[in-house]
Amino acid sequence: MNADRAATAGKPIKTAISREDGIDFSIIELLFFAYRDFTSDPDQILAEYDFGRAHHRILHFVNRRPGLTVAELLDVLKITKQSLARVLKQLIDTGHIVQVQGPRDRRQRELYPTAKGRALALALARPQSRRIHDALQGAGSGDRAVVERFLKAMVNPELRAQIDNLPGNVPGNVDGD
Amino acid sequence: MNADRAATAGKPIKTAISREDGIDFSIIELLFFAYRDFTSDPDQILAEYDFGRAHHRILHFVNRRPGLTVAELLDVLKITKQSLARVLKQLIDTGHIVQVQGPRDRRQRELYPTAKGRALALALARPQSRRIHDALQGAGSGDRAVVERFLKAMVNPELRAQIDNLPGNVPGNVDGD
DNA sequence: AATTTATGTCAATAGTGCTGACATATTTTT
DNA sequence: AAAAATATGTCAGCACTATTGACATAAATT
Repeated sequence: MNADRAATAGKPIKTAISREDGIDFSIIELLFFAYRDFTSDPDQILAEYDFGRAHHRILHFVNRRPGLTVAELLDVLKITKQSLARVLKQLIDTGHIVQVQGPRDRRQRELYPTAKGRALALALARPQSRRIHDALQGAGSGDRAVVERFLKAMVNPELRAQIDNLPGNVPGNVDGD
Repeated sequence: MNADRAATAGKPIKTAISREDGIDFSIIELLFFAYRDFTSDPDQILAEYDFGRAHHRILHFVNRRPGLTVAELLDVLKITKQSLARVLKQLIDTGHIVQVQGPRDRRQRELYPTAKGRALALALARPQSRRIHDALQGAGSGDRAVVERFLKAMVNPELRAQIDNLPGNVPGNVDGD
């Protein structure tokens, strides 16, 4: 029975995985830790409103692209309309976001932030921006561009155009041509 | 009633948030998009095993620090033991991880990957590493270090020591002193 | 008039996390 | 030796985010 269990379970490997197969564990781990702490700042504020990360993302993009339609929002977030529905409804009910009937196509619902929604979006972004600012303190002059270029290159190519459509983002070239 | 709704809801703001209050929206968004796509690669593989992201993280750190105890794993992941329990149990039941009674303290359970668990950890890391590699293609010689330094600086200071304890990570100094 | 599109909604399910409570074995303290 | 603390496990219930599938409505397009 002891032998049985050993046979099913397999023997323990005692050596650490490190750079076998040339795998870049340091950046993999750093992305995990960095992103976790990066999102922890707004999470604390959101908890006060009984909101979650999904509310943050919706609020963010509605503020970044006021008037975007439900379909456009779904496309940016890459979630289903059922996932969006509950969260968006809460944001509308609490007066953070308002819907306006599309002027051309009256089936569409354009989404706009209210003053309240704008204020919350800013409050959520502030600690994140501060963390980024602090992380870039003491970095060289070109380092910010290096980081931006790296992050953008990490995004699936077909989605990079979407990023350029956001205000204040210069359509920088990642491929280096 | 129409006026009522307007009063409750607030007026739509039509201007995009951009750099009010000096907020760094581009890097905030890039982190969101980059991390989402970065995690999508392993997610597809995990789905074949009916595993999720939690399995990946556990598997990853058990492979990176074979023999770590349950308490140490909880500390790295910053989750509760109840959250860990279900997922860890599945990984043990499927023969990816084995538990060994602690040699000094017999209350402890040292966690080790099996050959199966090692193989899966590598399979999951491979596409992520490739994505990172591709993103760094054409970057300058010092750019990799810049990215690493930035990501590490994004992590809460009290957790940076933990990162240095992982194999193959040189305890680089982020504060620049 | 028929079809497609944009949106909304109901129902069921999955994955991951949480808190609280309690149990067991083992080590440390008194 | 007895009491307290520690490491782990487990049960129960809950929350949030996401999914798929099905169906409904209004408006635009064919």
